[in-house]
Amino acid sequence: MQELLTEAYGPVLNGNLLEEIAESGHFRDAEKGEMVMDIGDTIQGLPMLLQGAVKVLRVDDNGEELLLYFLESGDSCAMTLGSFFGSSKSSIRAVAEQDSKMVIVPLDKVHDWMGKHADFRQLVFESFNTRLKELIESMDSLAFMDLHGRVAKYLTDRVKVNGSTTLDTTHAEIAADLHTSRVVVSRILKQLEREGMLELHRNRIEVIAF
DNA sequence: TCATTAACACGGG
DNA sequence: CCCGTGTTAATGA
Repeated sequence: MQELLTEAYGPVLNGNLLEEIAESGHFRDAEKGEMVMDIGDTIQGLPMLLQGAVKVLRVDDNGEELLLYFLESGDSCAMTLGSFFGSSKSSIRAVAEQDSKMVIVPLDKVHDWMGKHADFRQLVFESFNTRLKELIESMDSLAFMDLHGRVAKYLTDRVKVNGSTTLDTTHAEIAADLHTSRVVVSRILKQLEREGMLELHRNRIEVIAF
Protein backbone atom coordinates (compact mmCIF):
# COMPACT_ATOMS: atom_id res chain seq x y z
CA MET A 1 0.00 0.00 0.00
CA GLN A 2 2.91 2.31 0.73
CA GLU A 3 4.03 2.06 -2.89
CA LEU A 4 0.55 2.78 -4.19
CA LEU A 5 0.36 5.83 -1.94
CA THR A 6 3.69 7.10 -3.16
CA GLU A 7 2.69 6.47 -6.73
CA ALA A 8 -0.57 8.36 -6.45
CA TYR A 9 0.33 11.09 -3.93
CA GLY A 10 4.14 11.16 -3.83
CA PRO A 11 4.38 14.25 -6.03
CA VAL A 12 2.17 16.35 -3.73
CA LEU A 13 2.55 14.98 -0.21
CA ASN A 14 5.78 14.57 1.76
CA GLY A 15 7.05 11.16 2.84
CA ASN A 16 6.26 11.43 6.55
CA LEU A 17 2.68 12.24 5.82
CA LEU A 18 2.41 9.31 3.41
CA GLU A 19 3.60 7.02 6.20
CA GLU A 20 1.06 8.48 8.59
CA ILE A 21 -1.69 7.93 6.05
CA ALA A 22 -0.63 4.34 5.54
CA GLU A 23 -0.68 3.85 9.30
CA SER A 24 -4.02 5.36 10.25
CA GLY A 25 -6.04 4.88 7.05
CA HIS A 26 -8.12 1.83 6.21
CA PHE A 27 -7.47 0.16 2.91
CA ARG A 28 -10.48 -0.42 0.69
CA ASP A 29 -10.76 -2.53 -2.44
CA ALA A 30 -13.62 -2.23 -4.92
CA GLU A 31 -14.36 -4.37 -7.94
CA LYS A 32 -15.56 -2.76 -11.15
CA GLY A 33 -19.24 -2.03 -10.79
CA GLU A 34 -19.23 -2.30 -7.00
CA MET A 35 -21.03 0.40 -5.06
CA VAL A 36 -18.51 2.08 -2.78
CA MET A 37 -20.88 4.47 -1.06
CA ASP A 38 -24.59 5.18 -1.25
CA ILE A 39 -26.85 8.06 -0.30
CA GLY A 40 -27.51 8.00 3.42
CA ASP A 41 -24.43 5.92 4.24
CA THR A 42 -22.35 7.19 7.13
CA ILE A 43 -19.10 8.78 6.08
CA GLN A 44 -16.24 7.15 7.97
CA GLY A 45 -13.48 9.27 6.54
CA LEU A 46 -11.93 10.95 3.58
CA PRO A 47 -11.42 8.52 0.70
CA MET A 48 -8.18 8.96 -1.24
CA LEU A 49 -8.11 7.06 -4.50
CA LEU A 50 -4.93 5.06 -5.14
CA GLN A 51 -5.77 3.14 -8.26
CA GLY A 52 -8.67 2.88 -10.68
CA ALA A 53 -11.56 5.27 -11.10
CA VAL A 54 -14.87 5.90 -9.38
CA LYS A 55 -17.97 7.55 -10.75
CA VAL A 56 -20.01 9.78 -8.52
CA LEU A 57 -23.79 9.95 -9.00
CA ARG A 58 -26.77 11.75 -7.61
CA VAL A 59 -29.91 9.67 -7.10
CA ASP A 60 -33.48 10.97 -6.97
CA ASP A 61 -36.43 9.66 -4.94
CA ASN A 62 -37.33 7.14 -7.64
CA GLY A 63 -33.82 5.70 -7.65
CA GLU A 64 -33.00 7.40 -10.96
CA GLU A 65 -29.38 8.41 -11.36
CA LEU A 66 -27.43 11.31 -12.79
CA LEU A 67 -23.68 11.30 -13.27
CA LEU A 68 -21.88 14.14 -11.50
CA TYR A 69 -18.20 13.41 -12.17
CA PHE A 70 -15.43 10.84 -12.11
CA LEU A 71 -12.66 10.43 -9.53
CA GLU A 72 -9.25 9.21 -10.66
CA SER A 73 -6.16 8.06 -8.85
CA GLY A 74 -4.74 10.98 -6.87
CA ASP A 75 -8.21 12.42 -6.25
CA SER A 76 -10.15 12.57 -3.05
CA CYS A 77 -13.88 12.97 -2.69
CA ALA A 78 -14.96 16.51 -2.02
CA MET A 79 -18.39 15.65 -0.73
CA THR A 80 -17.04 14.03 2.42
CA LEU A 81 -15.83 17.43 3.54
CA GLY A 82 -19.45 18.19 4.36
CA SER A 83 -18.92 16.06 7.42
CA PHE A 84 -16.88 18.88 8.95
CA PHE A 85 -20.05 20.90 9.09
CA GLY A 86 -22.33 18.46 10.81
CA SER A 87 -23.79 16.01 8.36
CA SER A 88 -22.12 12.62 8.49
CA LYS A 89 -24.37 11.07 5.83
CA SER A 90 -23.39 10.83 2.20
CA SER A 91 -25.45 12.79 -0.29
CA ILE A 92 -24.07 10.92 -3.28
CA ARG A 93 -23.64 7.40 -4.61
CA ALA A 94 -20.19 6.21 -5.72
CA VAL A 95 -19.65 3.24 -8.02
CA ALA A 96 -16.28 1.79 -9.05
CA GLU A 97 -15.72 2.48 -12.74
CA GLN A 98 -12.81 0.04 -12.76
CA ASP A 99 -11.27 -2.24 -10.16
CA SER A 100 -10.11 0.36 -7.65
CA LYS A 101 -8.07 0.72 -4.50
CA MET A 102 -8.35 3.52 -1.96
CA VAL A 103 -7.44 4.59 1.55
CA ILE A 104 -10.06 5.93 3.94
CA VAL A 105 -8.52 8.47 6.29
CA PRO A 106 -10.42 8.90 9.59
CA LEU A 107 -12.04 12.31 9.99
CA ASP A 108 -10.16 13.26 13.15
CA LYS A 109 -6.89 12.72 11.30
CA VAL A 110 -8.11 14.80 8.39
CA HIS A 111 -8.96 17.55 10.86
CA ASP A 112 -5.57 17.31 12.46
CA TRP A 113 -3.63 17.32 9.21
CA MET A 114 -5.61 20.14 7.67
CA GLY A 115 -4.12 22.32 10.40
CA LYS A 116 -0.65 20.80 10.52
CA HIS A 117 0.31 20.03 6.95
CA ALA A 118 0.19 22.63 4.23
CA ASP A 119 0.65 19.99 1.52
CA PHE A 120 -2.33 18.02 2.78
CA ARG A 121 -4.45 21.16 3.03
CA GLN A 122 -3.52 22.08 -0.50
CA LEU A 123 -4.42 18.62 -1.80
CA VAL A 124 -7.85 18.78 -0.20
CA PHE A 125 -8.61 22.27 -1.44
CA GLU A 126 -7.35 21.53 -4.92
CA SER A 127 -9.43 18.41 -5.10
CA PHE A 128 -12.43 20.39 -3.92
CA ASN A 129 -11.81 23.01 -6.57
CA THR A 130 -11.44 20.43 -9.34
CA ARG A 131 -14.67 18.71 -8.34
CA LEU A 132 -16.45 22.05 -8.34
CA LYS A 133 -15.23 22.76 -11.87
CA GLU A 134 -16.35 19.36 -13.06
CA LEU A 135 -19.71 19.88 -11.44
CA ILE A 136 -20.11 23.17 -13.31
CA GLU A 137 -19.21 21.36 -16.52
CA SER A 138 -21.94 18.79 -16.01
CA MET A 139 -24.39 21.55 -15.19
CA ASP A 140 -23.45 23.32 -18.41
CA SER A 141 -23.97 20.23 -20.49
CA LEU A 142 -27.28 19.55 -18.75
CA ALA A 143 -28.54 23.05 -19.35
CA PHE A 144 -27.07 23.94 -22.72
CA MET A 145 -26.37 20.77 -24.67
CA ASP A 146 -28.79 18.44 -26.41
CA LEU A 147 -28.59 14.74 -25.75
CA HIS A 148 -26.35 14.21 -28.73
CA GLY A 149 -23.79 16.55 -27.22
CA ARG A 150 -24.17 15.09 -23.75
CA VAL A 151 -23.56 11.55 -25.01
CA ALA A 152 -20.47 12.75 -26.88
CA LYS A 153 -19.10 14.51 -23.79
CA TYR A 154 -19.91 11.50 -21.64
CA LEU A 155 -18.00 9.17 -23.93
CA THR A 156 -14.94 11.41 -24.10
CA ASP A 157 -14.94 11.71 -20.30
CA ARG A 158 -15.14 7.98 -19.86
CA VAL A 159 -12.39 7.37 -22.39
CA LYS A 160 -10.27 9.83 -20.40
CA VAL A 161 -10.76 8.30 -16.95
CA ASN A 162 -10.37 4.75 -18.23
CA GLY A 163 -7.30 5.58 -20.26
CA SER A 164 -8.71 3.40 -23.01
CA THR A 165 -10.87 3.86 -26.07
CA THR A 166 -12.60 0.58 -25.31
CA LEU A 167 -15.56 1.09 -23.01
CA ASP A 168 -17.16 -1.92 -21.35
CA THR A 169 -20.63 -0.57 -20.98
CA THR A 170 -24.21 -0.91 -22.15
CA HIS A 171 -26.65 1.54 -23.69
CA ALA A 172 -28.79 1.14 -20.59
CA GLU A 173 -25.94 2.19 -18.29
CA ILE A 174 -25.26 5.29 -20.36
CA ALA A 175 -28.95 6.10 -20.32
CA ALA A 176 -29.02 5.77 -16.52
CA ASP A 177 -25.92 7.96 -16.07
CA LEU A 178 -27.37 10.67 -18.28
CA HIS A 179 -30.83 10.24 -16.82
CA THR A 180 -32.54 9.55 -20.10
CA SER A 181 -34.09 6.60 -21.92
CA ARG A 182 -32.17 3.79 -23.58
CA VAL A 183 -33.97 4.28 -26.90
CA VAL A 184 -32.42 7.68 -27.49
CA VAL A 185 -29.00 6.48 -26.41
CA SER A 186 -29.18 3.61 -28.89
CA ARG A 187 -30.28 5.97 -31.65
CA ILE A 188 -27.57 8.53 -30.93
CA LEU A 189 -24.87 5.85 -30.66
CA LYS A 190 -26.01 4.37 -33.96
CA GLN A 191 -25.79 7.81 -35.53
CA LEU A 192 -22.28 8.35 -34.12
CA GLU A 193 -21.30 4.95 -35.51
CA ARG A 194 -22.52 5.94 -38.98
CA GLU A 195 -20.46 9.12 -38.68
CA GLY A 196 -17.43 6.90 -38.04
CA MET A 197 -16.84 8.19 -34.50
CA LEU A 198 -17.15 4.79 -32.86
CA GLU A 199 -17.88 1.10 -33.27
CA LEU A 200 -20.70 -0.65 -31.46
CA HIS A 201 -20.48 -4.17 -30.05
CA ARG A 202 -22.41 -6.03 -27.43
CA ASN A 203 -21.40 -4.71 -23.98
CA ARG A 204 -18.62 -2.74 -25.59
CA ILE A 205 -18.05 0.54 -27.42
CA GLU A 206 -14.86 1.30 -29.33
CA VAL A 207 -14.32 5.03 -29.54
CA ILE A 208 -12.50 5.97 -32.74
CA ALA A 209 -12.32 9.76 -32.73
CA PHE A 210 -14.01 12.84 -31.35
C1' DT B 1 -39.18 18.95 -33.17
C1' DC B 2 -37.20 15.91 -30.13
C1' DA B 3 -37.68 12.87 -25.95
C1' DT B 4 -40.26 9.11 -23.66
C1' DT B 5 -42.86 4.90 -23.14
C1' DA B 6 -44.24 0.56 -24.70
C1' DA B 7 -43.74 -3.08 -27.62
C1' DC B 8 -41.36 -6.28 -30.54
C1' DA B 9 -37.83 -9.08 -33.19
C1' DC B 10 -33.10 -10.46 -33.54
C1' DG B 11 -29.15 -12.75 -31.93
C1' DG B 12 -25.09 -13.70 -28.93
C1' DG B 13 -23.41 -15.62 -24.75
C1' DC C 1 -33.24 -18.84 -22.29
C1' DC C 2 -31.99 -14.15 -20.89
C1' DC C 3 -30.42 -9.81 -21.91
C1' DG C 4 -28.49 -6.24 -24.81
C1' DT C 5 -29.56 -4.11 -28.96
C1' DG C 6 -32.04 -1.79 -32.84
C1' DT C 7 -36.41 -0.07 -34.45
C1' DT C 8 -41.14 1.55 -34.71
C1' DA C 9 -45.47 3.67 -33.31
C1' DA C 10 -47.97 6.51 -30.25
C1' DT C 11 -47.90 10.26 -27.10
C1' DG C 12 -46.15 14.31 -24.82
C1' DA C 13 -43.71 18.72 -23.92
